Amino acid sequence: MKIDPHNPADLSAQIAKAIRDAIISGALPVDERLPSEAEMAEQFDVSRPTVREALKRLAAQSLIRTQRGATGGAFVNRLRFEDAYGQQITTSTLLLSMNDVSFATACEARYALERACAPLSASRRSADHLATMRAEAHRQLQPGLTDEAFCASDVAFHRALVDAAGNPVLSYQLAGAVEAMQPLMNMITFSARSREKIVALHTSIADAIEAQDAQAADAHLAALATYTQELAQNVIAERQSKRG
Amino acid sequence: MKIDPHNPADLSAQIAKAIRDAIISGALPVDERLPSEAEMAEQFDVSRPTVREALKRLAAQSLIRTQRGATGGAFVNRLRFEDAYGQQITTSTLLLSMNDVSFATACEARYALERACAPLSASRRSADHLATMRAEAHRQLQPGLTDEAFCASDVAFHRALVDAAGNPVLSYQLAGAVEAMQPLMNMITFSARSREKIVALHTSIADAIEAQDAQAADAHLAALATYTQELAQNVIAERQSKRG
DNA sequence: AGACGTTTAATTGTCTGACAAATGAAAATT
DNA sequence: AATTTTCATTTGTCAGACAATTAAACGTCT
Repeated sequence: MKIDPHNPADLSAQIAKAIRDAIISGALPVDERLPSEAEMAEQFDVSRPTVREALKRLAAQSLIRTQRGATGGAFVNRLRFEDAYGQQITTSTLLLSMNDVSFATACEARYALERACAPLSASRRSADHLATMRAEAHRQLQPGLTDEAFCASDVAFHRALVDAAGNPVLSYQLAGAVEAMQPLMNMITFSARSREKIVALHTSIADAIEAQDAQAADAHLAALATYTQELAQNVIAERQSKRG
Repeated sequence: MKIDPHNPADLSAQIAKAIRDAIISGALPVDERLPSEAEMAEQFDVSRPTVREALKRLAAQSLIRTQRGATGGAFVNRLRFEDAYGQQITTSTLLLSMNDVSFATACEARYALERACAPLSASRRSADHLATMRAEAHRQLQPGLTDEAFCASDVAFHRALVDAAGNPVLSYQLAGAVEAMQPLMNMITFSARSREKIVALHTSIADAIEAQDAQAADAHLAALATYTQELAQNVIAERQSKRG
């Protein structure tokens, strides 16, 4: 674990990289305690604040956790799926908002991935996931629901669909795609009729998953993808006509 | 942008969160310059090192970039897909290695997602992506190739397949799933015959993509998924018989 | 001897003040 | 007008200090 002593800038980044590489390579196993900040400062021949900046970088990625006290220190953190969800969602959301990704592109990605999950969800769905899907579909019919709450429920429905596949890797990868769509979906105003149609499709999807009918689930998801795209296009068309 | 002054611990985490929320909400647009470290220290009523630790946390997530000099400072960074790839791959790799994710689970996720891409890749593939796929398939036939190099080429082939879909959101989401599989694939020893079979499937996939035959591409991908699982199971079975 | 409070040492979290390095803008010079 | 020099601003780094936390070691009392 060495750093370049000739480049006196970005020392904390170099130190962070050295430690990160050691973690990725397995040289530092989970729950291993790193040397104390003072020791590392001596090892790398830098000051303690510089070491601390490096540690904070790693903490931001959940690669380490710190504990105060006599037996405290920095420990290699077991990165859990739940911890990674948040980062994944944050990153995905910012990627979409900062790169002018079109609704069509994001929507296409999301439904392509969800349709990949559907067959697995159909074969493995638990009562729990089905109940969540039903509950969210029911919530979406409540008349007083704001558009934002409707979107949030939509996300919850689709996450339950994804989670029903029982594959944590899939759930993790799709968390970003599904949740990052929410800000984009929030731009759409849902009429009572469009809500009805969406909920009908949601119900059909839940029915298909319950019946373990992968083909039907895929077909309804495809229909939902098409309808969502239509809604978005109408919104865009309306805005353009207002401008013109 | 406020922090809790009553909790004197984790100040840098609180400050980082406040700034991160401001970025996500759009209150701080891309390329906006944050106040200088000294100013923020005064604003949040903390010392400069504490502010710096907060900024390093954000820098680790590529949310800001810093620049020295008179007109320097910390700027909200436009998060690019290329920047996010690296983080996504690191996180995915660690998730798999630290959570004892089985080869079967990871493999299932990867091929499910790739099959979701295949129809889009078939309809949109460019000459460039096709050339990459062909080149990698060809490389995989070289006799002197180490198992590691074979796996690396495999990853390159599949990334080209995914990128051919022309959807950056999909490419980003799948980068993690595809690349994180590499350490797991590296545990497999590929015989000459198994390599031949894999390359044959790769070639079939490339042919199907070139012919814009989504159904054929899907079928060959499914076959590849099955065969990869078989290979892994053989390795596992061999190890268990050695133990027993 | 054992249970319970006390001290103590180690470690992270934070603060203060300082200097070096980079960098663009302003001022001075040619 | 062009070029060089100076300068102010800002980040990067360092040194030393103290507060807060924590578990282990130690003492004390029953």
